[in-house]
Amino acid sequence: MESIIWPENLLNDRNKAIRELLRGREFTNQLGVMLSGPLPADGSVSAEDLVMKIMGSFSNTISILDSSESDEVSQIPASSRRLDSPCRDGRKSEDSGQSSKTSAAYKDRRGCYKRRKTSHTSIKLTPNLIDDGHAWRKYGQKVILNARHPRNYFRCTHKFDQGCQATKQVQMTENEPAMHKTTYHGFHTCKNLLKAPQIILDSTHPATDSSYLLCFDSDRIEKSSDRSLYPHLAKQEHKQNFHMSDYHMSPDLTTIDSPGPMTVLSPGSDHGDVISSGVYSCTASTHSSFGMDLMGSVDFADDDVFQFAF
DNA sequence: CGTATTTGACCGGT
DNA sequence: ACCGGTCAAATACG
Repeated sequence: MESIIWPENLLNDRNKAIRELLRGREFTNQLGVMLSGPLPADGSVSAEDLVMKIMGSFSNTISILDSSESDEVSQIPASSRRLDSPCRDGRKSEDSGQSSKTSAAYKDRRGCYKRRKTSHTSIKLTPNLIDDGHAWRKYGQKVILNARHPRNYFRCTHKFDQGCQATKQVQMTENEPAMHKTTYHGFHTCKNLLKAPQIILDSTHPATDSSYLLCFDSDRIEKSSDRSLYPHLAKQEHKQNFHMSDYHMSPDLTTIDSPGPMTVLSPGSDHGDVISSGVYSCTASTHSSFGMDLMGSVDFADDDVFQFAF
């Protein structure tokens, strides 16, 4: 008797589907950058919102297909799986004072959660904490090796009632002035946007002379199968590849009204082109009153930390 | 009293 | 074995 779980043709179809979705997501991303020019007259439904929804749909489908590959448990929705999982309780160590690491209750937790697979990520560096308009629930904090500040872990509040898979990590950077580095994983699929994103002003934070708020969209291309879709990425170290879009800035750090996308144009490149270190000309187009042209340089500093100097 | 945060243990990838 | 991401009981909060 055979034990074929994924017949070869099904596996091929699955890979084809993922490839197509990756293509579609990339095209949507490029469309989003292109749409940053003309904006809708009224604030009905912005093109960016639509693009973000489409991107979210693609990303979620990809991750669903991706995680079903070697994991049959994931076919059960995450929200319902938790409830009757054998690992949801039976773990207690501090009140009795005795170690229970060898008890059977611990072993039952094995395999009760999956680690996040590669999903869309974007990184923001901000001098202040940002209220991005979504409801987040903190679920962890870790001391990171060789980092002075701990990393904080957040998930969407509506992970369980709406199955929203968005998460973010927030960590203070080492360099001076200290910045809040926020890494977003995945897209929100919940429909509970509270308000427009805004900077949370910290009264203890001195009004800085430098004024910038950064957002880099980074699509990490790590699988070799994905690389064929991004031939221009294959030549470089993946950590140096960033799509720049969804780029917000505020001239004085006190307001950021209706942030819109900012397009980065490097000489001789198209919208959404992959950039690397160098000097780039930026054109900002936002809903707000300030539309500006900026010159800046992009430096890729130590792992994942990059700066944009004006 | 329901919801959010804290915090140490567990787990999986490397 | 180590490190970082996640879980969940205890605790804090409104």
